Amino acid sequence: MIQCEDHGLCISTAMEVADRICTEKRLKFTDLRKDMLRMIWDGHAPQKAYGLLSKLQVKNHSAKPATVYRSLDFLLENGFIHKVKSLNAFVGCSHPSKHDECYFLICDSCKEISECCDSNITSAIKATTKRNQFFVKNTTLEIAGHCNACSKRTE
Amino acid sequence: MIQCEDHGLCISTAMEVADRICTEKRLKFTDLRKDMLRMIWDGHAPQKAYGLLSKLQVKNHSAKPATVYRSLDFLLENGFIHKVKSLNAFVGCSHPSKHDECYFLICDSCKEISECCDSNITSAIKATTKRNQFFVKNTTLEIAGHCNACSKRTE
DNA sequence: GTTTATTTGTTATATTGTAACATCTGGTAT
DNA sequence: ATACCAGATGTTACAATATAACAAATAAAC
Ligand SMILES: [Zn+2]
Ligand SMILES: [Zn+2]
Ligand SMILES: [Zn+2]
Ligand SMILES: [Zn+2]
Repeated sequence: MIQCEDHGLCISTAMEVADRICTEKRLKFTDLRKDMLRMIWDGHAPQKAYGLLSKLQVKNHSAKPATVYRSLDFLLENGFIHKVKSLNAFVGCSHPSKHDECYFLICDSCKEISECCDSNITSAIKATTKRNQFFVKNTTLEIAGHCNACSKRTE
Repeated sequence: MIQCEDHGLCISTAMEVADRICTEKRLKFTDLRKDMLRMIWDGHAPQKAYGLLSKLQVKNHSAKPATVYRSLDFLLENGFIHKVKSLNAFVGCSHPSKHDECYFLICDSCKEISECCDSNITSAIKATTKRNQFFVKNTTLEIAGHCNACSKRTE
């Protein structure tokens, strides 16, 4: 699944956006948090917490689960990453501060995740919740299957 | 959130439907599996695996995590229950064999879950996945918030 | 009745996530 | 400057969720 032409650009953009938002919101974008965000942006596949811990421990021998989960909490709270609930894993957000919620396409084969935020889905969900008189706080939409590239590959 | 007028009826219907499907499909609806399904249908709130284990151990002193997870696997595979991924919990399916996927409304306050399967949402998702040339295997849609009853209560 | 497949029992362990308290660090007020 | 404070990180311990592997029991098929 070709997600990007130049993944170095994905990473640097994500880092810059996060840096800018942290400056604006007077948040501390510490080295640890930067390292975590960069590691999560290693690719477009979701990263697992204990995998991130292992990578982190290469640089930072004293890293512990709490180290990782606290950084993840920070990154989640500020919208720099998302938690993929069906995988218990974490993925970078392509456009933090643009919206709270993301819809995901998750390729079971190449593991890559892409966002598929779409206003038609949003309005269909809104209509349903309104009909049910339900007040939405948070929506999780995770669509698993095969991306185009992978489905061609297996044919 | 009033989900049902007579929850005894929810339970007995769910048990009968499961029983019928098992007969049709030549599946073994053992006592353990019946107990598990009944426990999951204790209410309309999701049940956690280790909570079910505790309840199970009252009757079956030798029950272990594997006991529970194997039964859950059976019930999931055959569509009698769903896993709520955002909660790591399990909820009974109101209409097994009608569809593979369910959309859920999850009240953070009273914890009750209702299904909100809706063809408009389905077609909006289908349009998006088609546009992305993505081949869907499984869709997770979990909408958290407050049900009407609970949101009135807190006003 | 013996074989076979499925289910359940049992033990052990892997994976994911938090709680609680100590220490450090960088900014604020006196 | 220095005492203070808040936020971040270190550290230890543990809770919660889930699976692997193999043995024993049970039910189905022959
Ligand atoms: Zn990229
Ligand atoms: Zn793929
Ligand atoms: Zn009911
Ligand atoms: Zn409610």
